Amino acid sequence: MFKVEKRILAVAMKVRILDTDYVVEDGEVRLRLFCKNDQEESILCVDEKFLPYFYAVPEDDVEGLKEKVEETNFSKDEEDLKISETEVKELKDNNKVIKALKIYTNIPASVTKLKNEIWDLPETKECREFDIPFYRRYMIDKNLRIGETYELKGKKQEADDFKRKIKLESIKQTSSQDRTFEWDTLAFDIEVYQDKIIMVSLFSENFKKLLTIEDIDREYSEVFENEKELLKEFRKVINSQDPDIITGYNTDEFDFKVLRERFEEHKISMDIGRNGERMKFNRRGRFAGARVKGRMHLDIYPFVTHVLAPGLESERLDLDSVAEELLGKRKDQMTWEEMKNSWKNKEDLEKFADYAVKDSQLAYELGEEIIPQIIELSRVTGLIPFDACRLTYGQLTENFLLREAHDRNIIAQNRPGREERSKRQRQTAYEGGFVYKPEPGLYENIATLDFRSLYPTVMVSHNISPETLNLEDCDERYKVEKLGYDFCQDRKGFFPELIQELVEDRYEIKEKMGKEDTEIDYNVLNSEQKAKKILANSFYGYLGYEGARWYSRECAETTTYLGRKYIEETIEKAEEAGFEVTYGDTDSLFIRKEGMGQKEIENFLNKINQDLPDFMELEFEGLFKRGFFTSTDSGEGAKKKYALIDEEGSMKITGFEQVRRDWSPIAKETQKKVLRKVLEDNVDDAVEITKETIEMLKEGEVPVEKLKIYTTLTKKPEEYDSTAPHVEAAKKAIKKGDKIEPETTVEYVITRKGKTISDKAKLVKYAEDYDPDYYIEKQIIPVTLRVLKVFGYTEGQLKGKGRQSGLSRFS
DNA sequence: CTTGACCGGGG
DNA sequence: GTGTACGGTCAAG
Repeated sequence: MFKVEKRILAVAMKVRILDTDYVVEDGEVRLRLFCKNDQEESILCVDEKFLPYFYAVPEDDVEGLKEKVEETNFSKDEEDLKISETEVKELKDNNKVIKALKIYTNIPASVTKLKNEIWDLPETKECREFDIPFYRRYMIDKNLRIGETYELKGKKQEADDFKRKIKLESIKQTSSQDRTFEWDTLAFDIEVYQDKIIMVSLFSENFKKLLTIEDIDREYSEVFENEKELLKEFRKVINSQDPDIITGYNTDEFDFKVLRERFEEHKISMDIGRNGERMKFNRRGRFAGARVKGRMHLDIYPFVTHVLAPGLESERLDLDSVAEELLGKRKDQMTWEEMKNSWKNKEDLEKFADYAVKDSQLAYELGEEIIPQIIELSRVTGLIPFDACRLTYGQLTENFLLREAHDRNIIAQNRPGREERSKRQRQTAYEGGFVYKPEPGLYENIATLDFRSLYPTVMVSHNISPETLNLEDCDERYKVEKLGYDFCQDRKGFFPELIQELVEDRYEIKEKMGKEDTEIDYNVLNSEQKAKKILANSFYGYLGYEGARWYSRECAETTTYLGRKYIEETIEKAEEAGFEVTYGDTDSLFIRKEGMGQKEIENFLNKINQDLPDFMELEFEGLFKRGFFTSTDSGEGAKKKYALIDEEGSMKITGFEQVRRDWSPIAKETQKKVLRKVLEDNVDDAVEITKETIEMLKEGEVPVEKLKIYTTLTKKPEEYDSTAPHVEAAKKAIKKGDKIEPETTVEYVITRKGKTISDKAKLVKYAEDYDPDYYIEKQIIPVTLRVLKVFGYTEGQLKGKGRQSGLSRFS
């Protein structure tokens, strides 16, 4: 006989998590996991059993503290602070084992208050781990990660906020991990005119739409009566498309901010969360992240600035530049002026619409490249992707450390207060990397070598870690005489252990990548190895970062000291082997020799690597046909400013002005052309190009686009204390009746009229002429002379052929 | 040389 | 939100 139950309550399923948060209901905390099951259904899973806690470290007697805490009734502002439970724990603290009292309370908000009360007790030495956000605490303690699959058991609950809701009983990782699944991703972008939203473009794998309020002849465009109707449709699209990931470029600081304003203005609520919740901003210091519950809103821009920027060539981090570098694709070229005119005059709206759609498409494609990296970084650090894409290097590292510390039964250090931070900041800087000063000039046939992950490998090789430093009790020490520090070698330190694991994992992954043939696996693995590289490289910086819990100036100082030692020794050995060293910086050196070939370089590398500690390695980076090194004003070799060219003619330029936005295009272009000519061993042509450019400037033949310099005004022009060209240019435009709001990018030109540079600065549209002298003296001469003075050229020679100055008017 | 103001991305 | 967290450049002092 079958026994049929009316309702089956118990459920078990395989899920992946995509977002977590908590709510407080009836004075009790409920941790929520937003999941998807293997049927791609959204599930809300609620854990009512996990309690917030922190630690109190006793002055001496932990049992005494326990008794005191248990018998006291704590309260703050007439609010009872409940202690749910206490427990004595043995934990590793630095190189010791201590006893600490683990104190549980009922709701997260009580932790801060209770911590203050308990820290005030005479029996308490200090409190620890009281500032870890509750959802992160949960993820750490339960060892949960986004991007992995879990087996969960629980009971089905009826709920009006979520279709499938489960009261959690247990959750554990599934024995086999499936990492080939994809998240539904939707990119969007808004266009604004006079503070109102005129277009919203949305793009995903199988969806492409432009919501707008003008009739535009495009099949993907849909027209609405007004902004309010458009916004309602935006909300509808998000909810019907129901994406796991919402992405875009600078959506925290722009799109979602504007959207919130406009939704408020029309008194409609932006409920686009999976449980019907509204979009809310999570403030974190200087920035606010737009949080959409149950989905991952991943803004690409902060991740680019915090994590990817150091590895990018481009100095500018706008969508156009980043997409060009990472995807080889650019935005449609349309200026802000053109967009405004198009909308104002209702001309070429199709072009504007195409531009808008292309923007969200580009954000989507950039997301395809970057989001896997964010997800993997989230998986490795154990943070939710929402955090992983917004936190800085130091914070990412710290969250990784918190999790790894927890796994090793290590109690976390406290974050430094204001006082401590500024004290750390005031300490005199320690010496950084070694830079070998080049002899200015042009060189043929240069090989570049570098130490693979110099600082991480130095830390592993010498067991550099805060808890191995200057121990009283230690058998074998690595002594750094010069600095007066020693590092215990008896057992592996916390930091070296983590670095070694990450580096070795990376090798393994890279090996696997060579074997795997499905594209998805390759991409996941590639993202994972990138994430591990990012982390492994972050520890040195972290140890010297004043906001770090595990701050250790001594460790950071020793790491750079040993880095210098190794590079200097290598330079010496290169010279002994008959190479000429032309340049070196921190972890790299440039060497050359008459008739030098691949083989000879390899032999040298092998010799060096034999003498290096196990974990360290000097690698071949590239062979260049020529290299150019410039000089400082005093004629000595300049550090960190050089250009290389390879056999194929591709240039690698470091440190020169040509990448920076505050130089006019004409100056940047000319410098690049001059560098190329020099690297082609054609200094005469380089000089000729300079002279020609100067002539063109004098004759007024240079178009305004090549002369404009741009900067963004972040406040109203009159609110600035200091004078700066872009501010003055804006002020003049206001006098002419222009309305210039904060946040506008001003494009200005230096004109003839006026005394100072600021006097002369005018907005492009009001500039009737330009000051050839300024562009020659302050732009062209400095950037070209930076290169050509090495060959004995002077300012006078470059200005040469003194012809009469023309009118320099824009025709 | 040190200090303080300013900017970034988006339209 | 178990909050209140950047980093680099440039002109002025």
